[in-house]
Amino acid sequence: MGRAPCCPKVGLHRGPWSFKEDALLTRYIEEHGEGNWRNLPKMAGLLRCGKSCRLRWMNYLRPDIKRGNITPDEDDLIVRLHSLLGNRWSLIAGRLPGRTDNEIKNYWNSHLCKKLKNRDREASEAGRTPKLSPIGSNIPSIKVHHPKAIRVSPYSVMPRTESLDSLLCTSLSSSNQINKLGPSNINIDQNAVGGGVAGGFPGPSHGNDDRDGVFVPIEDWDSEEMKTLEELFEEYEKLQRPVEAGNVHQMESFVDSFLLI
DNA sequence: AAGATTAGCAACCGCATTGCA
DNA sequence: ATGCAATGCGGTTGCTAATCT
Repeated sequence: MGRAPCCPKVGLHRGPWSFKEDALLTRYIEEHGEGNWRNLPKMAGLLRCGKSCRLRWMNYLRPDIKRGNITPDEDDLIVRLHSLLGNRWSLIAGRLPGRTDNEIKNYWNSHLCKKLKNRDREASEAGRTPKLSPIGSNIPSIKVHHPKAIRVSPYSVMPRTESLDSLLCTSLSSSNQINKLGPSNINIDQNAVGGGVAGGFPGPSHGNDDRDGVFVPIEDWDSEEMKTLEELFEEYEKLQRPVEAGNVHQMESFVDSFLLI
């Protein structure tokens, strides 16, 4: 016996959304807000599965969404975050305002993956080991890890710091989590996070696989790993500030840091 | 010009997690 | 404490357009 489907699919539309369906969904959500996805299609007059409505709204119709034209900076950040976080697309997307996990995942699979493979290949042909080591920082060459996908709360996986807070605000601003928690309530109990389901993080260098329920509590994180992540966010934050004359070189170094050393 | 192949991306699916009764 | 519905996530599929042969 398999799991029951999220809804009876009989008689429901599938495949690409029409302009009319988009309009119906947008209008309904503008009037009634997000949520109650299961009943939403019925209420909005849509012959779609609730899940499908949610996906459409989250990935394409939401007003705060940027689409296409991923900038070199965003591109760089995706590569760096991916090497630190693995395939945690929603976490990565949370650091890129206006971008969705689906877009980043697709972008990674179609562009970046290929780009990095080519780089690896070129490097091995040249007899060198590829490294992702930002110039001007002491970040060691980054280990790529591919943990099994797990659901993590963005506000519970990393210790709180000032720069992290600002990033959290960005990542939560478009979700209803911010409403539930309130920005001032986002606080992490360093002593408590280790025991909860999402309170730890499959450690990058600890044979990560959550199937045994083995999580590495944050307090057990390698301090270098923690520092690396923090430094990366700070570095990106700096780059997000208006590029002043003197900043141009910094920006170039950031980009250059992806070139093989 | 036509068929084959590849690239890009929207959408679907199954499972995990959360929240509530 | 438990069960269930709702929601969120990442992996995968499948369609379309672009490019190649």
